[in-house]
Amino acid sequence: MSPKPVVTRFAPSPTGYLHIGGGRTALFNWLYARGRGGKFLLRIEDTDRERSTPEATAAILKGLTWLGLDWDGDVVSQFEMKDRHAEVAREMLAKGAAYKCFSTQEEIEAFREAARAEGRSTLFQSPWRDADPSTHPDAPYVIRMRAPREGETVIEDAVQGTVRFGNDQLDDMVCLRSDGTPTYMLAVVVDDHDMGVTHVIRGDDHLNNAARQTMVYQAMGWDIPVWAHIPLIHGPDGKKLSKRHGAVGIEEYQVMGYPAAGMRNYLTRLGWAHGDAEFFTTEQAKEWFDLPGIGRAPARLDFKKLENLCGQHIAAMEDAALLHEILAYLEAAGKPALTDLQQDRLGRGLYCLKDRAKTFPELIEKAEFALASRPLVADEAAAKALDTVSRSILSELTPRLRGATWSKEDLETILTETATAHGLGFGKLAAPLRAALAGRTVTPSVYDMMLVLGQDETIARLEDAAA
RNA sequence: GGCCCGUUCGUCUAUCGGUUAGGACACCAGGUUUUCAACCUGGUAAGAGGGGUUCGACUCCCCUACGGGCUGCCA
Repeated sequence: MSPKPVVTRFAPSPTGYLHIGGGRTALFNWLYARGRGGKFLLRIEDTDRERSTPEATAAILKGLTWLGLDWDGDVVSQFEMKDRHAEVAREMLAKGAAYKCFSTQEEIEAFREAARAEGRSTLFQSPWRDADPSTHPDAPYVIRMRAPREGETVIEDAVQGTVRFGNDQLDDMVCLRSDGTPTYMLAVVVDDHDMGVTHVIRGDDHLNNAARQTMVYQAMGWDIPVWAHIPLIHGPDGKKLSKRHGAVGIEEYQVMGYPAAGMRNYLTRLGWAHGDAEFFTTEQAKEWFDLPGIGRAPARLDFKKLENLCGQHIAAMEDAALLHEILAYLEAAGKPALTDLQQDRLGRGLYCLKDRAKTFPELIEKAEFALASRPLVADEAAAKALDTVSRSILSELTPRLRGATWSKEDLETILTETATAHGLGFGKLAAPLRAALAGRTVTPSVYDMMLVLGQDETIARLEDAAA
């Protein structure tokens, strides 16, 4: 048992939608905390006032909510903590762990130009690092970290292992901008410390940053959290995620009709493994999820596998929860709301629909029989099944159906006898029946449709088709 | 350029010095069938390349190649 309770956080910057990679990072943090009775916090990294928007924040919250990731406490705005950040910067100044740098952007740029030209390191070396305060001009300045120039900074990463950085590779990063606002490098450390974050699980694009941030922890004498830098997700082509493939906002996946449980399962499994476990519940994921199980290589998105898992989750869901999520999907996708009758029929029909669909649109397509109202308009393929001969068989069928008890056994008897009487295989009879009942060729079994529709509606539809 | 990370079937991965390198998705063939989905049986398919270390390397070390990241008063 760990002495400290686990506290993780997800800290997106509100400069765009929450894409699938961010969603997975959030999910990993959530699973880790929730599986250990810890806390999962949410902090919006909005210190970049130029690029941060409230719309992006709203989209992120919406995406997390859809994914089913709940956070503890209020959402923290990093920007609102700016006074605290400045306070820490001044404290570092007082300790000699930081210094005022009066170099202008132009001077820094010139330094880099020259360094590049001479083939030296372009890491900026401020002339103010060791300047006597009495020489300080009355001009804007930034506060820079006084980073050690010798030795190395070592980070122990739960995913990447021990990673060493020569301190000559790390520059004196800016902690406080000349306008007094904090930079990300300072703000993350201060906030993570203040919020009591024990485990930092984030994209490995931050691996290098961890070394810099370690210096701040050390300067302030704070405990360093457990680092876990996870590989990024790539598109199906192995390239960085782009708009073309998968980099859309995570809520787009709801619009595409993937159930959240399937999404969680897939995302958890992407880059993490628990032996041969492929299909599992969120409860199991919470129980099993750990840091050593995370892989070190970037993983590609595979929609086929996503669909496969989603299909399994749809089949495994309770009818009530499934119906609820389907209704939410319809709304998110901008489809018309269902009437009470449609909801009722869909709900009662789920038992025979949910094991034949991988996504909600697919399920809805197969649920046409339950959603449509008379008179049905058969689609092209279905219309072909309703030829003259077939229609006459249907009209011959209805009187028998009127006398049926409407048990599955009874219906089976009637239909197989009818088929046999005409020297037909059951399939030959099922096709026009299916067309009459659903107006489609892709549906649940004809028996199930009859059961869901009930005797009156079934007979009415058959009469419509036979007419 | 410098620094850092990565590389097992098409894809996600298991393996944590000794396995006929396993599973899942996808794919192919056959079976079943009331359309779809599913299901059953079988099959194709992998350790980037080169050096070491070792009785023995996918596993450890080095080099190369190829990907990726960082190198901002962005996060």
